[in-house]
Amino acid sequence: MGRQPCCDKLGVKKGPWTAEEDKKLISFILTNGQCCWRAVPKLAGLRRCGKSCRLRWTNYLRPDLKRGLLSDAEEQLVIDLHAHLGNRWSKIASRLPGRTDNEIKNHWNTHIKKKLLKMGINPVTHEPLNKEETKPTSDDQSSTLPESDQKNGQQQVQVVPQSTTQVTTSEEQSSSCSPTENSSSSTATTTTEVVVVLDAVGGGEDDDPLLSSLLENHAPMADAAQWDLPLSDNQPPLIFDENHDLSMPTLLDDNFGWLFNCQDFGIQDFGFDCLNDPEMHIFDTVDSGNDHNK
DNA sequence: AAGTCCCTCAACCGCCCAAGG
DNA sequence: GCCTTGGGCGGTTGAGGGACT
Repeated sequence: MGRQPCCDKLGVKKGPWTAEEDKKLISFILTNGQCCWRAVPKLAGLRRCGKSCRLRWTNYLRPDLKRGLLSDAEEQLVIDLHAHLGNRWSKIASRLPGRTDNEIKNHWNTHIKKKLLKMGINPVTHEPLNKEETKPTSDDQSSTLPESDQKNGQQQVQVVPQSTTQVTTSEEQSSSCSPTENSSSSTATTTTEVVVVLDAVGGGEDDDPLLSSLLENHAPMADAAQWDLPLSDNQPPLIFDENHDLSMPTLLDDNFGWLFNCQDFGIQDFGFDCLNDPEMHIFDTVDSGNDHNK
C-alpha cells in the first residue's frame, strides 16, 4: 500500500514562489508560528504543498537567514565539518548560524568542490587526489575531472593558492604547520587527521574550539529554535514578543531588511494589519533600517 | 546582435526516521 | 511491537542569467 501523498497533488502549485505567496506564508507564520506544515497551505490560503511551504520558509523567508556568499571562515568550517560529517548538510548547517542546509549544499557543489579539486583534494574523501590514484576507488572523482583539473591534482602543491583555505585549519590550531607546509609533503591533512581533531573536541560537538571561536565571531543570530515556536493557542509568536529583544536588531537589519528590500511589495502589502502594535513597531524598525541601506 | 554554453541556486522528489496512538 | 503520520534530509532538476563565441 502506497503512502498517502504529503499533499493533494491536484491543484497544488509548483515552481517559483510569487511575492504574493511569500506574503501569505510570512503573514501566516508570523501570526501563527510554525506548526503542522501540512495544514499551513490550507490555513494560509496557499495552493502549495506543506513541504514546499516549509522549504520556502526555512530556506528563504526565515528572517534569521544570512544572505550572500559564505565567508572564508564559514567555507573553511564547512570543509572541516564535511570531512567529519560527510554529506550531512543539515548537521553542517546547524553549525553555521543563518545558513541553510540547502544553501551549504549548493555552495559545496558549486564552489567548494571545485576549489578542493583544484587543490588536488578529493571533495568526497578529503584525501589528496594523487594519493588515491594508486588505489582503486569506486567513487572515482578524479576520473571525471576535466583534464586541467586532473593536472592540478598532480601538481597540487603548486596550484594551491595562498588565499585558499585549507582542510588543515583544524590542526593548525594545535600545530605550527603553515598551510603551505601541510600542502606539500603531507599534502593537505588527511581525513583521518581532521577527524581526529574534530573527534578530540568530543562527541560534544559544541565544544569544538574552532567552531566556538568561529561562532563567537558572528553576530548573535537567532537560533533556529527561536523559530520553532512553541505555539500554544494563547501564546503570541515568540519572535514578536515585546520582551524578546535578543538579537532582533541584527535580525531586522541584516535579514528581514533584505526581504523588504528585495521583494516587490511593501510592508503594507503584507496585510500585517492583523498584527498588534509591538509587532508593527518591528516594521518601523525595518523601514528605517532599509533607509540606511539605501 | 544572436545563439549557445555554462553556472548558480531555488525548488522538487523520494526516502528515512521519530513520535504518537 | 506495529502502524500511521508528519517532518526532515539529501540528491537531483531545471529555470534564469551571465559569459562566451
